[in-house]
Amino acid sequence: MARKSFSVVAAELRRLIEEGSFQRFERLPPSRKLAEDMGVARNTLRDALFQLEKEGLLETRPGSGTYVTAIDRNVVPSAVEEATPLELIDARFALEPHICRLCVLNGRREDFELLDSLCIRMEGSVKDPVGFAEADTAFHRALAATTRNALLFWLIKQINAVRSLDEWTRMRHLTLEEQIIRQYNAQHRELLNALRSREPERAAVKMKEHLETARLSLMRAAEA
Amino acid sequence: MARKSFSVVAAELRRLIEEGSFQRFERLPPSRKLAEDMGVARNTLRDALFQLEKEGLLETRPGSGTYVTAIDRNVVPSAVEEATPLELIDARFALEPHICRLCVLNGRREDFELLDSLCIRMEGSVKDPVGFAEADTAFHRALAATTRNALLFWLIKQINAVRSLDEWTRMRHLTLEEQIIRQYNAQHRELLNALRSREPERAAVKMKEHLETARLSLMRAAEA
DNA sequence: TAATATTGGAATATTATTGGTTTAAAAGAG
DNA sequence: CTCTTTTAAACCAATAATATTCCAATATTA
Repeated sequence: MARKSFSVVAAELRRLIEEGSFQRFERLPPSRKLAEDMGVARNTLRDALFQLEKEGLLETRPGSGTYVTAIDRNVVPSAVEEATPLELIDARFALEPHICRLCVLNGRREDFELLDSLCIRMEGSVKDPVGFAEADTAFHRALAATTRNALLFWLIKQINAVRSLDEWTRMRHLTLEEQIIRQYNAQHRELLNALRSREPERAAVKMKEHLETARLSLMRAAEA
Repeated sequence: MARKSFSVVAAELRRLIEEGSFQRFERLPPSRKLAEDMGVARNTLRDALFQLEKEGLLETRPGSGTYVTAIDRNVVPSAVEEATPLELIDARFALEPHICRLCVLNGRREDFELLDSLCIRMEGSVKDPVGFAEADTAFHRALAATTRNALLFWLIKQINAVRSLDEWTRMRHLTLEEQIIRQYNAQHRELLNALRSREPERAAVKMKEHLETARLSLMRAAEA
């Protein structure tokens, strides 16, 4: 039988962890036993463990054992596509206020003019939830673009691609009464004003208020 | 003709690689076996491998094996691959402080114990920049996992996959003097303490201070 | 608290595997 | 027939995997 190289062993272990044979925080069998079980020398096993440690899946404590630190459902899209609306809004809470700060630093006049025109479009859609939602997405996208940070823009793009966004948007449409749209519009305006007057912290605060409103209306929709 | 010439073999191999039968960084079967599988002499196979090596698809390491170096199908998003170190740190500025707030909300005892053991590992690596950097990455990853938000965890994982991270890490190694490592360790401790005493805003502030330190040392490295 | 067992870490020498090279015979093309 | 290419086999050097041993950190127990 051909000998297993350490990368093969690493792949086997990765699969075991992903499939749930070992839970998070659980201690793996001692390296001697694990090596024997996998039909490989302890050295080779250790090389494999070391690689998984570098990947952040394991943590080994000398004298104690090796523990699972994170479970990485390796099917990349699943984490993103299966995100819940609440996970999504928490991610936006993390990203967007700081994006507003960066907009103040890097925004140019033409950026603000684009944001302005999107505000106008939203303000003309108080009775058209679908049209409003489209313009709203474009607005937040334009904010990310204004940072001039390709990585942040990509991250926002990924978030917008979340599958449950459809579901979420559907929920929003249910609750997007004229009154709420007006409230959103007022918040977008305040935000844009803060950006134009170059007040990073005020812009961040306005974004947080906006996201808090969105979260509330989402939770109200979830209850109904 | 009865026998396959080496260029025919090369074409077959090229097709196999482009079709994904062999992944990037994967080791091909040993030349003896591969030759047998393709019904060809090892010499002929070697000529084929040599041609593919000239094309930049393969890399062979004597005594070790032949590895796939590049695959034409461009799977990795360029925006992520080509992010600059400064874009990267701005993205972390956006994400990580809020991640700390969520850690306070969702962290459990075992999460904090894991973070604690990573701190200990970092504190034992003041004279080992490479080991420190690895533990540091694991620490920030564990923070993301503690939020229990799969989307945020995925975002952090993507950020850690940025190619320029390598370059950045190299830069860090240049500037990771013992003194700076000690400063980072103190900041990590303060952060963990804030998490444990359930103070979200203090934790976020500590993270911002930490990132600011990182940015400063990065810019100092860029100047030099 | 102290002794003991268990765990991971590390160094060593040995064995197996792998690619690299050479040589000569066989097969095909012109 | 002659020349080139492929095949086949043997051998070398580099590397990886193994087996063994001892050490250090930690956990357990008396």
